[in-house]
Amino acid sequence: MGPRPSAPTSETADPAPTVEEVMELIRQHGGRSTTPRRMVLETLIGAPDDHRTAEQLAAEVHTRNPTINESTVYRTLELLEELGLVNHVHLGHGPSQWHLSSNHPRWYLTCTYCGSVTDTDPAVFDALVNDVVTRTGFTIDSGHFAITGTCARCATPPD
Amino acid sequence: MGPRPSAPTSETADPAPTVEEVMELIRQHGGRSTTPRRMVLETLIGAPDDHRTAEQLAAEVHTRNPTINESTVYRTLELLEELGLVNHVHLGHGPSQWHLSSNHPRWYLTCTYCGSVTDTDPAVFDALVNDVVTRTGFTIDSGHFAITGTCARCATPPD
DNA sequence: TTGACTGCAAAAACTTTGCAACGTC
DNA sequence: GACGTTGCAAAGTTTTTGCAGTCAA
Repeated sequence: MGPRPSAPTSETADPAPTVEEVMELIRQHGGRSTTPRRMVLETLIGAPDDHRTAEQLAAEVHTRNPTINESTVYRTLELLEELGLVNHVHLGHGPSQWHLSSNHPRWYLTCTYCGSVTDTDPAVFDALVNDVVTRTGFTIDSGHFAITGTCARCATPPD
Repeated sequence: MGPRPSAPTSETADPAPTVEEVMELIRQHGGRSTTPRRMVLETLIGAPDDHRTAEQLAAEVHTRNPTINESTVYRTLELLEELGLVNHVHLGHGPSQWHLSSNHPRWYLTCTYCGSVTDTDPAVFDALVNDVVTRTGFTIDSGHFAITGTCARCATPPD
C-alpha cells in the first residue's frame, strides 16, 4: 500500500506534519488517537532529522511515560511507516534506524572501518537514478539501505 | 584487516580459487585444513555465482555430512570473509546472503513490492562511484547492501 | 603434544505475536 | 458497546559464544 514512486530527483519542500494532522490521518484510516502514538510522534517530530533505533525511541518516550511498552513503539512505527510518515534505514549490522519521512532522497554512506555515517548531497545520485530507470525501468528508492565503503579518513594509507 | 580499497571500476578478471589454494592460504594464516571448511568451500565453489543464506549452505553441506554444525558454517564463512574470499550481502530483511568474492563490483536492486532481485550492469554505477570519491573522498564498496526501489513490472500503473 | 577447531547447547540481539484488559469512538 | 489498541510475556529469527572434547600439524 505504499505510494506510487514519483520523480526521483532532489527536491526541497518538506511539509513537517503536526501531531494533530497525523492523528487525523490515523482516524481517517479507521485507527485511534492514543497516548502512546501521540508520544512516539511527538518524540519523532521533536528532532525530525535524527535517526534512531526503536529502543532509543522507547527510552525517550519512557522518560515521559515509563508504562509505554517497546512493542507498542514497534507497532506504532510500523503503522506510521504504512502511512508513509516514517521510514527505517539499515545503516549497518545493528538495529534499524527510524526517522520521519522527507521529500528529498537521502543517501547514507557508512564506513566499513570506523562506522561513521555520511549523509550525502542527493544531487550526486540523480544521474545514476535517472540512468537506471531509463535503462531498466527500475525506480531507485534511496536511503533504505546504506551504501558501505571506506571514508576519506580511513582510506588514507597508514604508512 | 580488510584489503585496502583499490580501483572501484568495473573489471572482469575472476580468479576462481581452488579448494587447495584456499586451504593453503588458511594454513599460511596459522589456520588448519579441516573437513567442515573443505565442504563449505566445495559447496560455494560448486555454484560460484549463487548467493545463499548460511542456513541454505548448511543444508547443502548436510546432504553430504549431517554432523557438520551450523555454527561451524557461520565460523567458516566469517573466516573466509576475513581472508577476502567470500562476502555477504543484505538483500532485504531476511538473513544475509553469502557468495564467493569476485573482482567486479556487484549492485543488487531489490523490489520493495515483489522482492525480485536485479543484478545490474556495474558500469552504470562507475560514474557515481567516481563522482563520490572525487567530491567526498568516500570510496564506495558495492554490493554489501542492496538498493531498494520499484522494479519495472511493479511500477506500471495498475489502472 | 599443542592449540586450533568442532559440536552442542545456551544465549544474545532484534523483532513479532497471542491474549486478556483497556480505552477510543 | 464494539472493536481497535495496549502491556505483558512468550516466542521467533538470525547470529554469536562458552566449553569440553577432537583433530591437524
